Amino acid sequence: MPELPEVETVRRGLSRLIIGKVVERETHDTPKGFPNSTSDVVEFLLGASIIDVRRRAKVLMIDLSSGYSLLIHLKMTGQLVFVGETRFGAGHPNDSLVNELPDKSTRVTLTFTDGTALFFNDQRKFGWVRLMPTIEIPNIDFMQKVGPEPLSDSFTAKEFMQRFTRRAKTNIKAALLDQSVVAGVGNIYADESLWGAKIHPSRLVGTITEQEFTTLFHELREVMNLAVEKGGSSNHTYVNAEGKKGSYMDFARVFRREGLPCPRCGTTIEKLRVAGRGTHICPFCQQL
DNA sequence: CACTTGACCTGTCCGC
DNA sequence: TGCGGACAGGTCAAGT
Repeated sequence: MPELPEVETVRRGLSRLIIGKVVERETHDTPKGFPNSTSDVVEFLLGASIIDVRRRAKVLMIDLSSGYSLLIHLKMTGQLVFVGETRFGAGHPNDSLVNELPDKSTRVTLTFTDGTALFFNDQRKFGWVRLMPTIEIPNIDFMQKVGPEPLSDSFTAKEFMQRFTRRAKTNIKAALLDQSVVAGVGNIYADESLWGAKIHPSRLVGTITEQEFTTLFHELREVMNLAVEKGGSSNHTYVNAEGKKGSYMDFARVFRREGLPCPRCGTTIEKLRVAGRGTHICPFCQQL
């Protein structure tokens, strides 16, 4: 799925495209993707207008005038694509990137009163959308447990390091991917930031020095800031709210670059398995 | 509690 | 061209 930079890119796009729109209709395929009752949909979604689009970690929140919000997790292959009237215009520049929607991966469709629509597409069906009172969002398990936003101005290297003490006996990659340690890190930016800090992903947290944590903190923020600036990373499924791909992968240093030279020392990049995930390293820069 | 592994799904790619 | 297996940007619920 989209990691923090991709979800943030979607949030920014939606913020520009859907705030002020009024929901006219909602359809979904199975209850798994949208578990709310029809009566809740009628009462709190239909006829409500969108007043804000927020993000916490990898979760999007679309706030409605009814006092309810849509919480959305894209997981591995979720997309939120807005389709305006121009979408199907002949020769429209996005026509080649997003085909006519809905398609077979569409799980939820929101239609607005002006005829535009928002599609939640999700090839692997891991993602979800649910409706809940806005005021209750901070009380849900996830919000209680999730770690700090890594790009927040108030987040410090010291706090970053302290968050890991609980996970001293696992490897640094598993700990980075743990959303309760730090929010929003996923497979791409874990590999990219560990390469930046010259830390092998299998190193146990307890063996990482204060200096290494400080470097990792700065590398993680740098790589995520760059990714947000580039509109995120795209594999074949990720697109932003306008159906466009992000360009961070053009700047990736190790992720999916096995067999290519390390941009720092020229050693061939290797792919291994750490924390059950495909993991990319420079075997010279990142030693155990 | 912390840690690891398999499960959840569909689609694609790679080797035989 | 077909088929099996591995794998894909993420969590969860189980097990130890």
